[in-house]
This record gives sequence, C-alpha cells and structure tokens, in this order.
Amino acid sequence: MSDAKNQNTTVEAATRGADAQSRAEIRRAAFLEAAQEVFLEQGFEAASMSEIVRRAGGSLTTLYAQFGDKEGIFLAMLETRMKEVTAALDVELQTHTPVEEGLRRIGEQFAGKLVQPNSLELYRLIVGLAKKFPDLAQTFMKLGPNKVREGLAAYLQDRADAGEIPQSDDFEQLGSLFLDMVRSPLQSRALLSQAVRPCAEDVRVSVERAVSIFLYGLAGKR
Amino acid sequence: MSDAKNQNTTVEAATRGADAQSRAEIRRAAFLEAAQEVFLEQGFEAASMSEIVRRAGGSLTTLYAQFGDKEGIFLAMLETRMKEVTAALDVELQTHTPVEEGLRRIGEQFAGKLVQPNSLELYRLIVGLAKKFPDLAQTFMKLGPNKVREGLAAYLQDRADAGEIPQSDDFEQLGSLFLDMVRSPLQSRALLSQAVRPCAEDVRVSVERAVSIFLYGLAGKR
DNA sequence: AATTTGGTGTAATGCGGATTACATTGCAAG
DNA sequence: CTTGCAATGTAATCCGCATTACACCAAATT
Repeated sequence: MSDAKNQNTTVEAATRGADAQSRAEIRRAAFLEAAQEVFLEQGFEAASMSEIVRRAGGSLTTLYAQFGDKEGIFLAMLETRMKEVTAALDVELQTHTPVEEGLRRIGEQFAGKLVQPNSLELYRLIVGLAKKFPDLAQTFMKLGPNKVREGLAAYLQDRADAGEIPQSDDFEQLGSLFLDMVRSPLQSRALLSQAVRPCAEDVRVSVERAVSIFLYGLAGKR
Repeated sequence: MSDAKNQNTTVEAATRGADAQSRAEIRRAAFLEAAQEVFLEQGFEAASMSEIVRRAGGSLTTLYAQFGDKEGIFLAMLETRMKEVTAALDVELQTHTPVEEGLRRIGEQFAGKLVQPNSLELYRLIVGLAKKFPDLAQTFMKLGPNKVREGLAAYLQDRADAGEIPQSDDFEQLGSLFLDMVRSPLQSRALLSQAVRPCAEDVRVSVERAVSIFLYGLAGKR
C-alpha cells in the first residue's frame, strides 16, 4: 500500500541512474533522520508525527504516504540504523586473524557500538515495545544479535579448522556466550540509570576479561 | 497529600490492632493486585486507571486519593512486588553453606524468579520507562539488583574468610559477574521474543555453567 | 504550454484516557 | 437519631495526538 518509493517510471529511473537522489529519496532520508532523533529522545508513544515533520521539513501527508503509519516509520528507521551499525562488524568478521586478537577486535567493535548513547536508547525502546509490536523485536533480532552471532560462529569455525581452538558442534552457542560476557556488564547498568555511561576504559576491561575467560574455558574443555 | 491510609482515628486504630485490616487497607491491597495485572498485561501507557478500578472494585476517586497519580500506583506496585520477590533470597543468603553448593542455590533462586513471566514483563516495563521515569528505575535497582548483589558479596566475603576462596577487595564486582553470567543467557532471548520461555532445564544449565566458570576463574587467580 | 505526478500546509475528525467535580451512600461515634 | 467523614459511581472536563480530508503548488515529462 505504501510503495511510493518504487513509483518512478522505468524511463526516469534509467535516465538518472542510482547516483542522483529523487526528491522522494531525499525526503525519505530526512524523515528517517528526524524520526530517529525524535523516537530516541521521546520514546515511541510520546513521539509525535508532527514533531518529526517539524524537524524534517515536508508534510504530514508525505510522511504517511511513504511509511503508512507510526509503526511503519519506526520500523524503517530501525532497519536503516541496524544496517549502519552492523556494517563495520561484517568486515571485521571476514578476516583470518588469530583467535585472541580476533576476539578482542570483534569484542571492541561490538561493545563500542553497543555503548553509544543512541544504541542504548534504541535497545531500551525495542525491549519496551517487544510485547506490543513483536515484529519490531523480530526485525531487531534478525538484523542485530543474530547477524553478529552467525558471523562470530563462522569465524570460530574458521579458527577451529585452523587448529587454534578445539572443534565444537555448536559455535553459535559458544559465540552467544562470548557476546553475553562482553555485553552484560556494560549494558545492564546503563539501561537502568541514564547517569552511568560506560567509557572506553570500561569497554576495554569488559572485552579483555571476556576474551581471557572464554579462551581459558575453551582450552579446559575436551 | 495522599496519606489517606493513616487517617484512622487513634481510637479506631487502638481498638482493632494491627491484625484486622481497615477498609482502606483492603482497598489498597486490591488496587495493588489489580494494578499489577493490568500494567503487566498492557504496559504503562496502555494501562487505564479505569481498568484497574474495574478489576479491583472501588472507585476512581479512591484510587487517586490513595496513590496520587498513575506513576504513583505503579511505584507502589513495584515496591510491593520487589519485596515479595527478594524475600526468599534474603534467607538463602544468610547461610554458611559451602561455596559451590551455595552459589548453585543462590543462582537457582535468583534465576528461578527471573524467568517467571511476571518478572520478565516487569523488567521489560522498567527498562522501557527508565528514561521517562528515572525514579522508577532507581527504586527497582535499589530493591532488586543492588540488594541481591550486596547479599551475594557478603556471602562471598564469608566464604573467603572461611578459606574456601581467595580474598578479594571487590566482592561486589565479582558477585555482579556471577549474576550476569546466570542472568544474561536466560534473559536476553526472553526479553525480545515472547515465544521463548526459558524452562527449568535452561535455568539449571545456565546456573551450572556460571558456577563452574566462576569457581574455575577464581581458583586461577592469584 | 499543458498535463501528470507527487508534494505542501492547514485544518478537521476521532478516539482514548488521565484527572477532577459532584451528588449520593454507608458506616460509626456522640 | 443525626451528624460527619470517607468511599462510591457517574459523568463531565481537557488534552493530546494519530490519521485523514481538502485545496492548492512545483517540477518534470510530453
């Protein structure tokens, strides 16, 4: 119902190519930017569609035409942001770096993103909305945690094949374990008290500890 | 402004003693019970004061007289529930059980409470509200996580004094580490997908792993 | 220049709910 | 019995928004 984005004529699309943005695309980007601001600042319920328009320019009518409804623009914003955030991780995860160094880098990347105020805020929102809008939570999981977990599992498999760590039949679970170790100490405090903002040093400590415990544990197994 | 609860006359209060509940106290309990239901079911914003009254009986007017406003009754409900939940833990934490067994029991108690649908739901709510109502989050932390953490730290200190584990200058942090290990794997999934309900077996596995990694790690330290 | 396509601004329309006002009722003490 | 005080039920009062309707513009294609 809301595929306004794809209503370019074939001719038009071919003429301009992918580089120049149509008015619609510019508008869309501005809406998404403003939506992120407003949602993260005020929360889903409190955020007002008019406020988004106020900041993005344009009109309510166009906003609705492009995204359908409030949940629609939130979802679009979520997808956009998740892709931005996981982009860097993808790169990191494709290398063949030795385990210890690799885990450290992945951990830093991951934790670094995680503790950014915007990420914390977004996570807060998703958790709060998960019951009422299960599909938002699904999308978040698919584009966020699951993506990272799969990538890490593949990396661990690669390292196991290289003989650096013992083989396992469930690297996904081991990966989750590692990610949880990195994440929990940083996130649990920050989610509940806006005063506490984990700093770079906190991140380093958390990652370092996770890496050593994880490898120590792996070595102890089988 | 809302101390209607204490407006018994001296005579009346002396006559009845502390066992029989005044009408006001009965009302209050019913309100709190209904409020918990409605808030957990519908979330803070979606919950309606009228719905609470509908289930509890009584009247809107009385509800407002006793709790002031919507945040007020939520806070009262939160305090009540947190005290119920941590009561059992207090007992567990005062024993002098050997570490491994003690950690296992504490872990089970803690995790068991944690994965109850009501607890998960409440946590979801608190996280979602933390930005808009920081005092709710504060109260939650004080009556929940902090309480448990302090108790566990004291227990660990006790065990260290008994020579079972090495001394440390920060048992609070070590305690947090243990609790995070127990909590994360169980909570992270369940918070985002209402389909996933951790079962007793999940709890056991999570606790067992946390205990062994924790003790293994402690032993390894100097 | 004309036409099409989508954009703009503004002003309804509706709904849902927090919060309060009011008139009434029951209980208990003098 | 009656006087007073708190509880009740109901029905306003107010607000704030999501969402839609309407009437008018801008640009690009023909």
